[in-house]
Amino acid sequence: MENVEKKSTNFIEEFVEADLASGRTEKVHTRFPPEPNGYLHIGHAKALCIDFSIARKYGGVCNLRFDDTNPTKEDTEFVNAIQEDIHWLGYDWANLYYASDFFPRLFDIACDMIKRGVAYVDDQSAEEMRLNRGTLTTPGVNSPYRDRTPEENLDLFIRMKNGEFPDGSRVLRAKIDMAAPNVLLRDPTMYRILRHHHHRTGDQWCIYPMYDFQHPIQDAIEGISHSLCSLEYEIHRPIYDWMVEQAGFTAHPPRQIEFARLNITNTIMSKRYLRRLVEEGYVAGWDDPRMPTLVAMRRRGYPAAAIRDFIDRVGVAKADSEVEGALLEHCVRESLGSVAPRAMAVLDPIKVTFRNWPEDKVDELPMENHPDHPEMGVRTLHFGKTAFIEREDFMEDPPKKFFRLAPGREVRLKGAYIIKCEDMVKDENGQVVELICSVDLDSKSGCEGANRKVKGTLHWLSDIDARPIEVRLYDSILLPEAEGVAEETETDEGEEAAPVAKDFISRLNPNSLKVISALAEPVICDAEVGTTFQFLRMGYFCKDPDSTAEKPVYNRTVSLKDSWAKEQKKN
RNA sequence: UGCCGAAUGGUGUAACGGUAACACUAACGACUCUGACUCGUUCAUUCUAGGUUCGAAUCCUAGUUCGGCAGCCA
Repeated sequence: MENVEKKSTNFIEEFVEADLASGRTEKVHTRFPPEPNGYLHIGHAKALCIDFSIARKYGGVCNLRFDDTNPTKEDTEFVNAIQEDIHWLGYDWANLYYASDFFPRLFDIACDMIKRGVAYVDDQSAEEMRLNRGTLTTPGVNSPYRDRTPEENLDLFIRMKNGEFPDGSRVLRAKIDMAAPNVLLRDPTMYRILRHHHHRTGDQWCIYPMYDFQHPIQDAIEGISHSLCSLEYEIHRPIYDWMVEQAGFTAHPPRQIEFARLNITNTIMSKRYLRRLVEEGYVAGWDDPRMPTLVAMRRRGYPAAAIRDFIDRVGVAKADSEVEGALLEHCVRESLGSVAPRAMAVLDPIKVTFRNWPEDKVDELPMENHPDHPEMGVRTLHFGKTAFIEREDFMEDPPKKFFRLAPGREVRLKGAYIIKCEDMVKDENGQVVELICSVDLDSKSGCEGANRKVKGTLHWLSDIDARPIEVRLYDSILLPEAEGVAEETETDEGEEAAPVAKDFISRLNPNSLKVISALAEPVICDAEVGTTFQFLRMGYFCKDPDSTAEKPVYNRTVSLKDSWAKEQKKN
């Protein structure tokens, strides 16, 4: 059998295959339906990848549709950003639609439903409606306006549309069942009166359709075969099916399938919370590299392929779950590992002087750009009388398994020579400020004498090549739950729970951003914005748009795995 | 106390009645001019209790636990 799928089919694909087999579905047609009221985050990426990949897998297509039915929250800024993010992730839509394009059609369908007696205009206030809806355990009661004639309803609805009534004074409701055990079925609202400038239709409309009416019907209009969404819409499915049927789309009705949304440890994806981080200045903006938004991840240097791979590995299921952030980091490292050129930067430099190196002698050393890809070529670095190494690569009094530099010990400087620490210079506080080393002149990389083994190899930079850069080191923006402030205290029954975001603010990691001055070699400084390097032994770093010619800025995309650091933590 | 869902290792998914697989994490070891990469090894009787069956993670029954639902948000 050719074309054997490596991954097993998930439960959504099983539905799709069954629908294809039964003839319910002729052609697979999905849609990604964001509301343009914020930036896309990694959670959206899951939905998006599923929508597009299912369509692709079964030879169908996927639409992008903006569910812009609530003008109070939406903006063109988000419409544009969302399109950019989707393209960046590597997807393209078959059709671009806006719910607002369909307002006239939706209105007509609502009128039809009124005429057929399955929708009515309700004059109750929001408060009255709430009261009459009943509770989770008690049935609701019918609205006094529920039995208006279709003629009266139609007249009222048209007048609603024409702006004869004030905001909130009336709604159009579906006539389903006020005693339904599923409270959402107790005559859901289809239209509300709302005077607010819409980013696309301007002030043309003063009534706007609700999700429960608009979404299923628009799916049907677009010819969507499978409407994939997250678990919280599960209880809406009866309404979904009801609407599709009442609107007369009975030939090949779309099927709504729900899956669990993505959760990642120490990562909050709620828009309310993200907006708070931005608006209250906890981060620099939606694209602050600490944010879980796609713009932020892009800026931080996460490759789109890594995100796609991550989503793929996370899988699809109906059970709520929380994925470890380590998996995302693994995907990022894996995708960067074979393609990112290597270069050297010293983040916390300490000066090294080579005692036996001739004052004016400068060696030109070829340095490989990638150990596994010789075709990526070499660049030249210089080796002279003084250099810098990482401060943490030297210890005056090293513990047992430390095989870096220490008094009397030898290490290799990557691509250069083996050096030995002979002495050190301290300041008045006893801090080591300079190391005096000797160079084994026969140990130059590639030479005969280079064959002897030393335990450690360090990255380094000669004072000739070292140039200043700014480096931004990121850590999780949220502390692990255990380290955060205690859970909210128990409140008496009936009290409102504290707003979600409040608790998360107390878990903010004060050290999520560390800005440091570092030294880097010229290729790093001269690279274009967006270029990613592996700073040898330090991690992957991506050049930030904040860079200037004088001051390159690099974001640490992700660190390298570090078994030495782990070793130390144990002690 | 209503309705709708979901429960498989530390984490996420798989196994579609035939004896628990893959990935991440972790631990240990090998290799290494990146303590990276790579390569080995190790880590679960599938929420509980009954039942059906030659055989159950899969089917049935009863529990338990967790999540969602009472916007004129999506």
